[in-house]
Amino acid sequence: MELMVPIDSQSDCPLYEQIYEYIKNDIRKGRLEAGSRLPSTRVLAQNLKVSRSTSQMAYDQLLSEGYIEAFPCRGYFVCKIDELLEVKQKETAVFAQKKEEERSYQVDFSPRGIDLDSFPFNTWRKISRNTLVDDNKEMFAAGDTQGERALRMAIGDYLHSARGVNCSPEQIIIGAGNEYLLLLLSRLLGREMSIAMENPTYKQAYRVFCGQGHKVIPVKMDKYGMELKRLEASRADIAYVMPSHQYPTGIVMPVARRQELLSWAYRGSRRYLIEDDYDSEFRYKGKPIPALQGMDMGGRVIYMGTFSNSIAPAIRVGFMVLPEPLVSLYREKAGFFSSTVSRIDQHILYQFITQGYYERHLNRMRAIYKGKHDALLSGLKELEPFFSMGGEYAGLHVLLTHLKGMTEKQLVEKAAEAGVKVYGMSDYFIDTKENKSSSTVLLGYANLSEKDIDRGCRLLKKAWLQQ
Amino acid sequence: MELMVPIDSQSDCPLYEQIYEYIKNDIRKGRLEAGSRLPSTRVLAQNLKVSRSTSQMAYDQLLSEGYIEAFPCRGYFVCKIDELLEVKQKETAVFAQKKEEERSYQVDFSPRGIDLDSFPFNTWRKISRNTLVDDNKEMFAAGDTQGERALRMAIGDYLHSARGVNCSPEQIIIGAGNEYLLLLLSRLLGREMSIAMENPTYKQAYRVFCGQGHKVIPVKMDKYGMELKRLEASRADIAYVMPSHQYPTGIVMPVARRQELLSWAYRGSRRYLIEDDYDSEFRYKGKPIPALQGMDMGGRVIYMGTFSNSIAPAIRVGFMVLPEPLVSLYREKAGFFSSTVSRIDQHILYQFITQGYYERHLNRMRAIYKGKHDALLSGLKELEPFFSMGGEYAGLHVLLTHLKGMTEKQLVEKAAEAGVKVYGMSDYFIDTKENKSSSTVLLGYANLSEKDIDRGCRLLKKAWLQQ
DNA sequence: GGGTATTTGTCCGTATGTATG
DNA sequence: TCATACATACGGACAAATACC
Repeated sequence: MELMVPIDSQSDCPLYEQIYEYIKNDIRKGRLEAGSRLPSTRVLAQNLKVSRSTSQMAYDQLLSEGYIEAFPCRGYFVCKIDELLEVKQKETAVFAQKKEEERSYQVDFSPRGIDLDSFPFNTWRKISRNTLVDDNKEMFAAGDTQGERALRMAIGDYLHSARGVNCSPEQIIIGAGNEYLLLLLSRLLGREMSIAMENPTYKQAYRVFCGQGHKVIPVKMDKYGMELKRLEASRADIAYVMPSHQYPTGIVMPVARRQELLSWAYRGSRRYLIEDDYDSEFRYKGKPIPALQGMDMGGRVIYMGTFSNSIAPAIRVGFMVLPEPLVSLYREKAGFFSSTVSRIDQHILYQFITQGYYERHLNRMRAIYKGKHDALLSGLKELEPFFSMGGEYAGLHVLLTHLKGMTEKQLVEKAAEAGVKVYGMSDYFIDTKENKSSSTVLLGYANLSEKDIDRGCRLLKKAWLQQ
Repeated sequence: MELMVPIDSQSDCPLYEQIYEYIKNDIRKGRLEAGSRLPSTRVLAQNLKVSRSTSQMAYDQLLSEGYIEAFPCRGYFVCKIDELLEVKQKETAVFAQKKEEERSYQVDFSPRGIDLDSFPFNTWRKISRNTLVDDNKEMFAAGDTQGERALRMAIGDYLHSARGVNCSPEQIIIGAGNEYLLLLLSRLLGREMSIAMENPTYKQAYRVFCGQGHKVIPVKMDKYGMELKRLEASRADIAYVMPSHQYPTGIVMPVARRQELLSWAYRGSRRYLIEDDYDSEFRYKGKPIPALQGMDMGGRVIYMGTFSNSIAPAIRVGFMVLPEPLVSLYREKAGFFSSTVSRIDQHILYQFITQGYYERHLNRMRAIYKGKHDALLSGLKELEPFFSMGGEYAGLHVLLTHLKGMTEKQLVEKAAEAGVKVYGMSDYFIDTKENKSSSTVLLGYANLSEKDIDRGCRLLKKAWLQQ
């Protein structure tokens, strides 16, 4: 315990008394916990640049008043004071109250959850240990601002083979999560741009753009994704799209529409497409479509990806692939930003990928999610006459739309009464006009066991069908 | 190896040929490394949703043309192709060239370096292992956006006792480095503010502010730090200051000036002080002064700190303490941002602090840096008649100003000729008028052994005194 | 796991400035 | 004017407990 006592040597008050008063207050206000050790007289004296006997006198005073105890050869320790206990209890009461507010659900179909039970802990631990074991001092020094080159190469290789992305490691920028990367990107694109977004869309990205002062224009989608006429009409320079699996609608943009998007981008010199390749790792039906980035021959696509869904949310690593013209702009405008991901973590991830664990993990998760996905679909079969289903070919959630006029709010409320949490689509609209008419809810299944999925479906049937 | 082949079933080109062409190109361009295994015909067929015989035909073609080899029961493997070696060599040549550009120095007095040899690897490794060992699935789920509460409490306790900062954990925001936190902060303060900065100053912060569209106004310092008349005249709303140890000048702002700064802040309703408590951990002379934040009774100081210097740059953890009024603004405007620091890393750091290792480490580093500091000062003693020294009471570097008219450029150049790298002060000025007249250089010593410091000093003496 | 270096409270001698008689 | 007492501040010596390798 180091102590920062503000000492005024000009003051009339003796030094030892200033120290004594400060520590006494800290103890009384609970800032110094009972039982914690104070710095030794020597250390305190050295820190505060006073004589040892000064600190000694301060301690003697505290000792005689019972604030602290002395143990020879061990140190001075703070005593328990009754009055402070009351304050502490008040604080914990506030905390308990906060937790109480949350409703308890039997089954939570959160679309954000991911299956953590299947996380390869042992592998991660092993790699982590090995990374630190060769006392690799390099690991603790400042690294590449763009991210470790080796990791960028590994990501580039993966993106190429799995997603058809074409890029060199120099185009890849690694950062702590997609939100941060969007912040960075928004600095590159210029101030106060017009950005077209699908509606509904990924709200976090919307918030980032708004907060950076950009003008966000919601663009309606048809069943193939963002409508081009509306995009053209929006007069936006930048379009943020999720072609592989639109969030939250689950729409997969077909090749034809992608080509149209690209030619839209080519028609303006300042136009860019931001491709958020959300949830592309998991699809259950239909042919895989390579990333938009791989189809782009004009350097207009910014590709964004993350390991949050495919590995774990706590692994805060995302990446973006900049087209060539933006790379030099990045160097100039944001190249000085230190990497936001710990070098050690980058190394662990690098090993995880290059040793083949990532792919194995993905394959395993695909099988697991497929199982849950099928369980959910069969569980919801009986709802068919009343609901239409959407987005069931990919990702980690499906959409249910009530066909007989029940509103989203009613659906969520009825489900909640039955102990099931489902999520309204309206949260994802960025245009307030739309969200009132919604009668669609999202059901995520990643974080649930097949058993829970079944149970949830049964409860939902009761809640929504019996009237 | 997963392969993403863009397949067009409408095309005249047979499917197997599309696959064959794609893989062939990948091999020729080196995107598929020699020796790497291709997915089996079954897996490929499943991935691409084509028949197995289609993938089989594609592979047969590649096989017959010598691009791949088949090993029964093991798989298909990419052959070595000579032409691609050339491309690879070119790439590595570019890399080598880059490194060549750097002049090789015998001694590098970098002001950014820190001593990594003394990093407690064993402890870090142990904590890291323990964090992962109890298969704590929680650790891999998404955590608190502000940072883990436990860590925030630990940081709050430390800041209070060591720096005199008064705050609750709710005021602390943890993020991946100070630059990121400044980005976040700049969103809270409003668009296009006027920010006063000391001149010279920490260039990274300057760049962040400029990039966010703020107007940065350089304010001159006297020997006590930022001059208040000039600050007042600047009409800025926000002042970014480093009172504990101004970078790079090393000026320690006395209490009187701090009070003046605070009352400046109180005189305007929108005024804020950003206190970057840079290098506050290390000081060698004079009484410690508590952080500005601890003196602030009006909620106008934003305190910023980092573990980059005190632990290791690769540990990308920084924090800021917001005054109460900004906390609610943060919740509203930036609360949705996920934490940029991995939860696991936060837990490791939490253990490191609460188990007392952080303090022990700091004490140890203080002693080590004191030794290096003294070695440098005694090594530079003979330069005294020609140079004045600055900033030698704190931090990890000192300033040398030539008194007989040698310019900074000459000093750097002469030193470089002798194999010693020193750093010109002009890099830190944000006002271009100032930096021409500089005859001051920075000498950092954190990353050097005492032996190297001695050697560097001897070389500098030769370089600068003999003429 | 065992031995050494460091840290610790305690005790003690000293120096300085001020008030008192 | 001088002697004394007291409060404050400084630093060394010692044995035991602890930390570190």
